[in-house]
Amino acid sequence: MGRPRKFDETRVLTAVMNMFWQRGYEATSTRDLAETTGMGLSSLSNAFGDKRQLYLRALRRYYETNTAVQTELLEQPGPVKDRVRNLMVQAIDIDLANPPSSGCLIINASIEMANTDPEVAQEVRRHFTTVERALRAALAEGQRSGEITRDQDAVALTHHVLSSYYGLRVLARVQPDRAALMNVVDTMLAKL
Amino acid sequence: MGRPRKFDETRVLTAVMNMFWQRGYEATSTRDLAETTGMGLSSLSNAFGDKRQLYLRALRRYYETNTAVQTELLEQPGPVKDRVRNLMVQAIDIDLANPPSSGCLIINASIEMANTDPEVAQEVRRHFTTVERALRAALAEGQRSGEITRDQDAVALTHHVLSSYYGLRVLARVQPDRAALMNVVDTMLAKL
DNA sequence: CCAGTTTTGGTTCACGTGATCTAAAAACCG
DNA sequence: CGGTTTTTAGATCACGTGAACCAAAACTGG
Repeated sequence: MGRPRKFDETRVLTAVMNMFWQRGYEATSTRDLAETTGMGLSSLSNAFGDKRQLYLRALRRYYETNTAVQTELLEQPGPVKDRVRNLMVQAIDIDLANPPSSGCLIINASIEMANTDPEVAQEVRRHFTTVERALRAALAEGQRSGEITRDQDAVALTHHVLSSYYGLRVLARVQPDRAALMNVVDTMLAKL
Repeated sequence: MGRPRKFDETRVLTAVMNMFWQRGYEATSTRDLAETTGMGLSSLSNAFGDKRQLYLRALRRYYETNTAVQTELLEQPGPVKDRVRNLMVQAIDIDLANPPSSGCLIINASIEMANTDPEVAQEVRRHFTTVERALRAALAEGQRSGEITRDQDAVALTHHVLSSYYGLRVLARVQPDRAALMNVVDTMLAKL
């Protein structure tokens, strides 16, 4: 009934997510966002709200895309160790890409904003919880089938694997040696 | 020969480091820094250079203080596993402190700036390299004494432990449960 | 005392920033 | 056509920002 929108919401949110991912919240200006989306400042603001709300939308977009991919990798059929391995290989692929990657948007957000913005903290927690749940389900399945050690319960084991996974993402920034990173993965998996 | 300085360099750099650590580079203004140090804008600038140079000085201050503590923990006499454990317990203590901690300045810097600023990247690398070296020396010692498995060489083992260590720092942000984190540490150590 | 040097304490400059405002465009309906 | 609504396209506002500028203070040496 009013003028139709000229932009595609998904495409815009993806562009916004990518820019926040690459630059972080503070170093990204609303004019940067307008430019990367090809929209005017007020159009962006009218459609999505202020800068912070755009950021929250970007985090939710990440949840729909990257978080979903991560949980899917864990939910595939097949040996659990292969699934966990796939999760980690995917992270290594991203982190060693050229041009240099910006790691994981959620980790970045947890560092930059989660301490001061409760709603960002909530989006961060949602992502982590989702991945953790998928991983725990997979590991529990592996324990039931005997593929994976029953030394500890699935919850503790999940934390253990998560710590390796997140550490891998940090390590990839300073040790961009694929063989070394893959070795970390394989060592960890061999001990499950 | 000119007017004497009124500030204590170490105290100022520590205050600057703490503020950058808490807020990140972009979200910290030069006026914030002036206020936290009790110095005027031009005094700060005349003494230390522009904002970016202050940041580099903060990273170096971190190296002299926190990085040094980390390597000392690894270089202490006594069982190697205890030393590694001490390193991780220290991290957990920091990360679970109240008010909420800002994690590790170097990890934060690697995410916020190391992709775009070569000199920051260099300071980041220096920190990581120093900790890695100390850890490798400790692990190699543990292998020689038979305390630690010889399944893999010390370099690969170092990467493995580092990935757990850095992951622990990320995990602590979203899973602030001391027992769970300690369990990750003890599980990892038990498998060395 | 004066000149020179360094530091301090403010002030100001030239932009950049997030957000607001305004008018026109693009649609629909009666 | 006029009225209404939503969106677009610019422009502008009120601050905030990093850094430069200026004068006075505090020291040394001749």
